[in-house]
Amino acid sequence: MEQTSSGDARHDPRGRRRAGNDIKAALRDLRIQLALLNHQVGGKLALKDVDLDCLDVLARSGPLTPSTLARQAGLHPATLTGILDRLERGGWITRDRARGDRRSISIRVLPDRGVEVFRLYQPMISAMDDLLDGYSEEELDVIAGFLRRSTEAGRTSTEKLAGQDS
Amino acid sequence: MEQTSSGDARHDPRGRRRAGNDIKAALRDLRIQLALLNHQVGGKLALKDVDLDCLDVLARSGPLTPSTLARQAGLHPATLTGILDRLERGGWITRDRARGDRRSISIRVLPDRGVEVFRLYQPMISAMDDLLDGYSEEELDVIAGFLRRSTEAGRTSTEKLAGQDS
DNA sequence: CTCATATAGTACGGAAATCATAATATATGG
DNA sequence: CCATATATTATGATTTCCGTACTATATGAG
Repeated sequence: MEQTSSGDARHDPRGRRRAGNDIKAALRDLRIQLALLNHQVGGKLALKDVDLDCLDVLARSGPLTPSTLARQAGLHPATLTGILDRLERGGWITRDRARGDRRSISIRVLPDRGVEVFRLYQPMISAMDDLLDGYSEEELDVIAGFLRRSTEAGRTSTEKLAGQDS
Repeated sequence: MEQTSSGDARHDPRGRRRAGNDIKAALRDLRIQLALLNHQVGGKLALKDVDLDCLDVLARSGPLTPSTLARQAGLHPATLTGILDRLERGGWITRDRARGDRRSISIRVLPDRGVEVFRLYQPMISAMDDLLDGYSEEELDVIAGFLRRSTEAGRTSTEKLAGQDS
Protein backbone atom coordinates (compact mmCIF):
# COMPACT_ATOMS: atom_id res chain seq x y z
CA MET A 1 0.00 0.00 0.00
CA GLU A 2 2.91 2.32 0.34
CA GLN A 3 4.26 1.29 -3.03
CA THR A 4 4.30 4.26 -5.33
CA SER A 5 5.14 4.60 -8.98
CA SER A 6 8.86 4.38 -9.53
CA GLY A 7 10.86 5.35 -12.55
CA ASP A 8 8.89 8.54 -12.75
CA ALA A 9 10.51 11.75 -13.91
CA ARG A 10 9.63 13.43 -10.63
CA HIS A 11 11.43 10.69 -8.79
CA ASP A 12 14.79 11.90 -7.51
CA PRO A 13 17.06 8.99 -6.53
CA ARG A 14 19.37 11.31 -4.64
CA GLY A 15 16.54 12.64 -2.53
CA ARG A 16 15.38 9.15 -1.70
CA ARG A 17 18.86 8.14 -0.77
CA ARG A 18 19.30 11.08 1.52
CA ALA A 19 15.95 10.38 3.13
CA GLY A 20 16.89 6.74 3.60
CA ASN A 21 20.17 7.61 5.24
CA ASP A 22 18.41 10.13 7.43
CA ILE A 23 16.09 7.41 8.60
CA LYS A 24 18.84 4.95 9.38
CA ALA A 25 20.75 7.60 11.33
CA ALA A 26 17.57 8.68 13.10
CA LEU A 27 16.91 5.09 14.08
CA ARG A 28 20.34 4.87 15.63
CA ASP A 29 19.73 8.02 17.62
CA LEU A 30 16.32 6.82 18.68
CA ARG A 31 17.66 3.50 19.90
CA ILE A 32 20.26 5.19 22.05
CA GLN A 33 17.77 7.67 23.41
CA LEU A 34 15.25 5.00 24.34
CA ALA A 35 17.99 2.98 25.99
CA LEU A 36 18.88 6.05 28.00
CA LEU A 37 15.27 6.63 28.98
CA ASN A 38 15.04 3.05 30.18
CA HIS A 39 18.27 3.47 32.07
CA GLN A 40 16.74 6.39 33.95
CA VAL A 41 13.54 4.50 34.65
CA GLY A 42 15.52 1.49 35.80
CA GLY A 43 17.59 3.67 38.08
CA LYS A 44 14.48 4.95 39.84
CA LEU A 45 13.29 1.39 40.38
CA ALA A 46 16.67 -0.02 41.41
CA LEU A 47 16.70 -2.26 38.37
CA LYS A 48 19.55 -3.00 36.01
CA ASP A 49 18.97 -2.31 32.34
CA VAL A 50 18.85 -6.00 31.62
CA ASP A 51 16.35 -6.56 34.44
CA LEU A 52 14.02 -3.99 32.96
CA ASP A 53 14.46 -5.53 29.52
CA CYS A 54 13.42 -8.92 30.85
CA LEU A 55 10.46 -7.38 32.64
CA ASP A 56 9.44 -5.68 29.43
CA VAL A 57 9.58 -8.90 27.46
CA LEU A 58 7.66 -10.72 30.17
CA ALA A 59 4.99 -8.05 30.38
CA ARG A 60 4.61 -8.10 26.63
CA SER A 61 4.92 -11.79 25.76
CA GLY A 62 3.02 -13.17 28.72
CA PRO A 63 4.27 -15.87 31.10
CA LEU A 64 7.47 -17.49 29.90
CA THR A 65 9.85 -20.15 31.06
CA PRO A 66 13.41 -19.16 32.00
CA SER A 67 14.86 -20.97 29.02
CA THR A 68 12.55 -19.22 26.57
CA LEU A 69 13.24 -15.86 28.13
CA ALA A 70 16.97 -16.48 28.16
CA ARG A 71 16.86 -17.28 24.47
CA GLN A 72 14.72 -14.26 23.66
CA ALA A 73 16.96 -11.94 25.65
CA GLY A 74 20.24 -13.44 24.47
CA LEU A 75 21.34 -14.33 27.99
CA HIS A 76 23.13 -17.27 29.58
CA PRO A 77 20.71 -19.45 31.59
CA ALA A 78 22.74 -19.01 34.76
CA THR A 79 22.77 -15.24 34.26
CA LEU A 80 19.02 -15.28 33.96
CA THR A 81 18.71 -17.12 37.26
CA GLY A 82 20.45 -14.19 38.94
CA ILE A 83 18.20 -11.70 37.19
CA LEU A 84 15.09 -13.61 38.18
CA ASP A 85 16.33 -13.77 41.77
CA ARG A 86 16.59 -9.99 41.81
CA LEU A 87 13.21 -9.50 40.20
CA GLU A 88 11.61 -11.97 42.57
CA ARG A 89 13.22 -10.35 45.60
CA GLY A 90 11.91 -6.99 44.41
CA GLY A 91 8.39 -8.31 44.08
CA TRP A 92 8.26 -7.94 40.32
CA ILE A 93 7.63 -11.56 39.34
CA THR A 94 6.69 -14.97 40.65
CA ARG A 95 8.07 -18.35 39.72
CA ASP A 96 5.45 -21.06 39.56
CA ARG A 97 5.92 -24.69 38.65
CA ALA A 98 4.43 -25.41 35.27
CA ARG A 99 1.49 -27.79 35.14
CA GLY A 100 2.58 -30.04 32.32
CA ASP A 101 6.34 -30.41 32.54
CA ARG A 102 7.30 -30.29 36.19
CA ARG A 103 10.89 -29.42 35.43
CA SER A 104 9.93 -26.12 33.93
CA ILE A 105 8.97 -22.87 35.63
CA SER A 106 6.43 -20.26 34.60
CA ILE A 107 7.55 -16.69 35.20
CA ARG A 108 4.71 -14.25 35.63
CA VAL A 109 4.79 -10.47 36.12
CA LEU A 110 2.99 -9.35 39.25
CA PRO A 111 0.58 -6.47 38.59
CA ASP A 112 1.29 -4.70 41.90
CA ARG A 113 4.17 -2.50 40.89
CA GLY A 114 2.84 -1.72 37.43
CA VAL A 115 1.63 1.70 38.52
CA GLU A 116 5.12 2.82 39.50
CA VAL A 117 6.46 1.88 36.11
CA PHE A 118 3.61 3.59 34.31
CA ARG A 119 4.14 6.78 36.29
CA LEU A 120 7.81 6.86 35.31
CA TYR A 121 7.04 6.35 31.64
CA GLN A 122 4.25 8.92 31.79
CA PRO A 123 6.33 11.86 30.47
CA MET A 124 7.30 9.82 27.42
CA ILE A 125 3.77 8.54 26.88
CA SER A 126 2.35 12.07 27.03
CA ALA A 127 5.04 13.41 24.74
CA MET A 128 4.29 10.66 22.25
CA ASP A 129 0.56 11.33 22.42
CA ASP A 130 1.14 15.01 21.71
CA LEU A 131 3.46 14.15 18.86
CA LEU A 132 1.06 11.66 17.33
CA ASP A 133 -1.75 14.21 17.40
CA GLY A 134 0.00 16.00 14.57
CA TYR A 135 -0.42 13.13 12.12
CA SER A 136 -3.32 12.02 9.98
CA GLU A 137 -4.61 8.51 10.37
CA GLU A 138 -3.03 7.54 7.06
CA GLU A 139 0.33 8.83 8.23
CA LEU A 140 -0.05 6.95 11.49
CA ASP A 141 -0.60 3.76 9.56
CA VAL A 142 2.50 4.39 7.47
CA ILE A 143 4.55 4.93 10.62
CA ALA A 144 3.15 1.87 12.38
CA GLY A 145 3.87 -0.25 9.33
CA PHE A 146 7.40 1.06 9.12
CA LEU A 147 8.05 0.29 12.78
CA ARG A 148 6.71 -3.24 12.47
CA ARG A 149 8.79 -3.94 9.38
CA SER A 150 11.90 -2.50 10.97
CA THR A 151 11.39 -4.74 13.97
CA GLU A 152 11.06 -7.68 11.64
CA ALA A 153 14.22 -6.60 9.80
CA GLY A 154 15.96 -6.45 13.15
CA ARG A 155 14.74 -9.90 14.08
CA THR A 156 15.93 -11.59 10.90
CA SER A 157 19.25 -9.74 11.03
CA THR A 158 19.76 -10.78 14.64
CA GLU A 159 18.98 -14.38 13.81
CA LYS A 160 21.35 -14.28 10.87
CA LEU A 161 24.15 -13.13 13.17
CA ALA A 162 23.24 -15.64 15.86
CA GLY A 163 23.27 -18.42 13.32
CA GLN A 164 26.81 -17.96 12.07
CA ASP A 165 29.70 -18.62 14.47
CA SER A 166 32.02 -15.87 13.33
CA MET B 1 -13.49 8.09 2.52
CA GLU B 2 -15.57 6.16 4.99
CA GLN B 3 -17.97 7.84 7.36
CA THR B 4 -17.77 6.96 10.99
CA SER B 5 -20.66 6.66 13.36
CA SER B 6 -19.35 9.18 15.87
CA GLY B 7 -19.17 12.74 14.65
CA ASP B 8 -16.31 13.94 12.50
CA ALA B 9 -15.84 12.27 9.17
CA ARG B 10 -12.21 13.24 8.72
CA HIS B 11 -10.99 12.26 12.17
CA ASP B 12 -12.11 9.00 13.66
CA PRO B 13 -10.99 9.20 17.28
CA ARG B 14 -11.17 5.46 17.78
CA GLY B 15 -9.12 4.67 14.72
CA ARG B 16 -6.52 7.26 15.62
CA ARG B 17 -6.33 5.97 19.14
CA ARG B 18 -5.79 2.42 17.98
CA ALA B 19 -3.12 3.56 15.54
CA GLY B 20 -1.42 5.56 18.27
CA ASN B 21 -1.37 2.63 20.64
CA ASP B 22 -0.08 0.41 17.86
CA ILE B 23 2.79 2.80 17.34
CA LYS B 24 3.71 2.99 20.99
CA ALA B 25 3.66 -0.79 21.27
CA ALA B 26 5.63 -1.14 18.06
CA LEU B 27 8.22 1.28 19.39
CA ARG B 28 8.64 -0.86 22.47
CA ASP B 29 9.15 -3.95 20.34
CA LEU B 30 11.56 -2.15 18.09
CA ARG B 31 13.65 -0.92 21.00
CA ILE B 32 14.00 -4.43 22.38
CA GLN B 33 14.79 -5.89 19.00
CA LEU B 34 17.48 -3.31 18.25
CA ALA B 35 18.97 -3.88 21.70
CA LEU B 36 19.09 -7.57 20.89
CA LEU B 37 20.72 -6.93 17.53
CA ASN B 38 23.36 -4.82 19.22
CA HIS B 39 23.86 -7.52 21.81
CA GLN B 40 24.65 -9.96 19.02
CA VAL B 41 26.98 -7.54 17.28
CA GLY B 42 28.71 -6.78 20.57
CA GLY B 43 29.10 -10.48 21.26
CA LYS B 44 30.96 -10.98 17.97
CA LEU B 45 33.30 -8.11 18.82
CA ALA B 46 33.82 -9.09 22.48
CA LEU B 47 32.17 -5.87 23.59
CA LYS B 48 29.65 -5.35 26.35
CA ASP B 49 26.37 -3.71 25.40
CA VAL B 50 27.38 -0.55 27.19
CA ASP B 51 30.75 -0.50 25.41
CA LEU B 52 29.06 -0.61 22.05
CA ASP B 53 26.66 2.11 23.15
CA CYS B 54 29.57 4.36 24.03
CA LEU B 55 31.28 3.61 20.74
CA ASP B 56 28.09 4.46 18.93
CA VAL B 57 27.76 7.79 20.69
CA LEU B 58 31.42 8.55 20.07
CA ALA B 59 31.21 7.65 16.40
CA ARG B 60 28.14 9.80 16.01
CA SER B 61 28.90 12.82 18.19
CA GLY B 62 32.58 13.14 17.36
CA PRO B 63 35.42 13.30 19.89
CA LEU B 64 34.16 13.75 23.42
CA THR B 65 35.59 14.08 26.88
CA PRO B 66 34.93 11.31 29.42
CA SER B 67 32.74 13.57 31.51
CA THR B 68 30.58 14.55 28.54
CA LEU B 69 30.27 10.97 27.42
CA ALA B 70 29.46 9.80 30.94
CA ARG B 71 26.69 12.35 31.15
CA GLN B 72 25.33 11.46 27.71
CA ALA B 73 25.37 7.76 28.49
CA GLY B 74 24.05 8.05 32.03
CA LEU B 75 27.12 6.40 33.53
CA HIS B 76 29.20 6.99 36.62
CA PRO B 77 32.54 8.62 35.74
CA ALA B 78 34.47 5.79 37.36
CA THR B 79 32.45 3.24 35.43
CA LEU B 80 33.30 5.02 32.24
CA THR B 81 37.00 4.78 33.02
CA GLY B 82 36.67 1.00 33.04
CA ILE B 83 34.76 1.05 29.77
CA LEU B 84 37.35 3.30 28.14
CA ASP B 85 40.12 1.03 29.38
CA ARG B 86 38.47 -1.91 27.64
CA LEU B 87 37.86 0.04 24.45
CA GLU B 88 41.42 1.33 24.43
CA ARG B 89 42.84 -2.13 25.04
CA GLY B 90 40.74 -3.44 22.15
CA GLY B 91 42.07 -0.78 19.81
CA TRP B 92 38.73 0.98 19.41
CA ILE B 93 39.62 4.41 20.73
CA THR B 94 42.49 6.64 21.76
CA ARG B 95 42.74 9.00 24.68
CA ASP B 96 44.53 12.24 23.85
CA ARG B 97 45.13 15.15 26.16
CA ALA B 98 42.99 18.06 25.12
CA ARG B 99 44.75 21.14 23.78
CA GLY B 100 42.98 23.81 25.77
CA ASP B 101 42.21 22.34 29.16
CA ARG B 102 44.99 19.94 30.05
CA ARG B 103 42.93 18.20 32.71
CA SER B 104 40.53 16.89 30.14
CA ILE B 105 40.89 14.04 27.66
CA SER B 106 39.65 13.78 24.12
CA ILE B 107 38.31 10.38 23.22
CA ARG B 108 38.46 9.59 19.56
CA VAL B 109 37.23 6.52 17.66
CA LEU B 110 39.93 4.86 15.61
CA PRO B 111 38.82 4.13 12.05
CA ASP B 112 40.68 0.81 11.81
CA ARG B 113 38.03 -1.53 13.10
CA GLY B 114 35.11 0.27 11.50
CA VAL B 115 34.92 -2.27 8.69
CA GLU B 116 34.28 -5.13 11.10
CA VAL B 117 31.39 -3.28 12.65
CA PHE B 118 29.95 -2.35 9.30
CA ARG B 119 30.13 -5.95 8.14
CA LEU B 120 28.19 -7.11 11.18
CA TYR B 121 25.49 -4.50 10.71
CA GLN B 122 25.32 -5.26 7.00
CA PRO B 123 22.33 -7.62 7.21
CA MET B 124 20.32 -4.97 9.03
CA ILE B 125 21.42 -2.21 6.68
CA SER B 126 20.44 -4.26 3.64
CA ALA B 127 17.12 -5.22 5.16
CA MET B 128 16.42 -1.58 5.91
CA ASP B 129 17.36 -0.53 2.38
CA ASP B 130 14.99 -3.12 0.94
CA LEU B 131 12.27 -2.01 3.29
CA LEU B 132 12.73 1.67 2.51
CA ASP B 133 12.52 1.00 -1.22
CA GLY B 134 8.83 0.42 -0.74
CA TYR B 135 8.12 3.98 0.34
CA SER B 136 7.61 7.17 -1.59
CA GLU B 137 9.86 10.10 -0.83
CA GLU B 138 6.99 11.87 0.94
CA GLU B 139 6.43 8.85 3.14
CA LEU B 140 10.14 8.66 3.88
CA ASP B 141 10.04 12.25 5.04
CA VAL B 142 7.08 11.54 7.30
CA ILE B 143 8.93 8.60 8.84
CA ALA B 144 12.17 10.52 9.28
CA GLY B 145 10.30 13.36 10.95
CA PHE B 146 8.51 10.98 13.25
CA LEU B 147 11.76 9.33 14.29
CA ARG B 148 13.42 12.66 14.99
CA ARG B 149 10.50 13.89 17.06
CA SER B 150 10.31 10.66 18.99
CA THR B 151 13.99 10.95 19.80
CA GLU B 152 13.38 14.46 20.99
CA ALA B 153 10.43 13.27 23.08
CA GLY B 154 12.71 10.64 24.57
CA ARG B 155 15.35 13.22 25.33
CA THR B 156 13.03 15.61 27.17
CA SER B 157 11.38 12.73 29.04
CA THR B 158 14.75 11.39 30.09
CA GLU B 159 15.85 14.81 31.28
CA LYS B 160 12.61 15.24 33.18
CA LEU B 161 13.28 12.00 35.02
CA ALA B 162 16.93 12.82 35.61
CA GLY B 163 15.97 16.18 37.04
CA GLN B 164 13.66 14.99 39.78
CA ASP B 165 15.18 13.00 42.64
CA SER B 166 12.34 10.53 43.22
C1' DC C 1 9.35 -51.74 33.87
C1' DT C 2 14.27 -50.44 33.78
C1' DC C 3 17.82 -48.02 32.21
C1' DA C 4 20.15 -44.57 29.38
C1' DT C 5 20.02 -40.19 27.89
C1' DA C 6 18.16 -35.55 27.33
C1' DT C 7 16.34 -31.38 29.24
C1' DA C 8 14.86 -27.48 32.77
C1' DG C 9 16.42 -24.91 36.26
C1' DT C 10 19.64 -23.70 39.75
C1' DA C 11 23.89 -23.77 43.02
C1' DC C 12 28.65 -22.78 43.20
C1' DG C 13 32.85 -20.34 42.56
C1' DG C 14 36.29 -17.70 40.06
C1' DA C 15 36.71 -13.73 37.10
C1' DA C 16 35.08 -9.40 35.82
C1' DA C 17 32.33 -5.13 36.21
C1' DT C 18 30.38 -1.46 38.87
C1' DC C 19 30.60 2.53 41.57
C1' DA C 20 31.44 5.33 45.98
C1' DT C 21 35.36 7.45 47.65
C1' DA C 22 39.83 9.26 47.56
C1' DA C 23 43.75 10.96 45.10
C1' DT C 24 46.12 13.66 41.45
C1' DA C 25 46.59 17.20 38.14
C1' DT C 26 45.11 21.32 36.29
C1' DA C 27 42.20 25.51 36.04
C1' DT C 28 40.14 29.79 37.73
C1' DG C 29 39.02 33.75 40.50
C1' DG C 30 40.33 36.81 44.15
C1' DC D 1 49.89 33.07 45.52
C1' DC D 2 46.08 30.70 47.55
C1' DA D 3 41.55 28.70 47.85
C1' DT D 4 38.39 26.35 45.55
C1' DA D 5 36.48 23.96 41.60
C1' DT D 6 36.86 20.57 37.95
C1' DA D 7 38.62 16.46 34.90
C1' DT D 8 40.09 12.10 35.24
C1' DT D 9 41.80 8.04 37.30
C1' DA D 10 43.22 4.73 41.29
C1' DT D 11 41.50 1.91 44.93
C1' DG D 12 38.70 -1.36 47.08
C1' DA D 13 34.19 -3.26 48.59
C1' DT D 14 30.24 -5.15 46.55
C1' DT D 15 27.68 -7.09 42.94
C1' DT D 16 27.18 -9.42 38.61
C1' DC D 17 28.33 -12.67 35.14
C1' DC D 18 28.80 -17.14 33.36
C1' DG D 19 31.27 -21.91 32.86
C1' DT D 20 30.54 -26.00 35.22
C1' DA D 21 28.32 -29.24 37.87
C1' DC D 22 24.22 -30.89 40.15
C1' DT D 23 19.24 -32.22 40.99
C1' DA D 24 14.81 -33.29 39.30
C1' DT D 25 11.97 -34.66 35.74
C1' DA D 26 10.98 -36.37 31.03
C1' DT D 27 11.48 -39.44 27.09
C1' DG D 28 12.68 -43.33 24.39
C1' DA D 29 14.64 -48.10 23.66
C1' DG D 30 14.69 -52.63 24.74
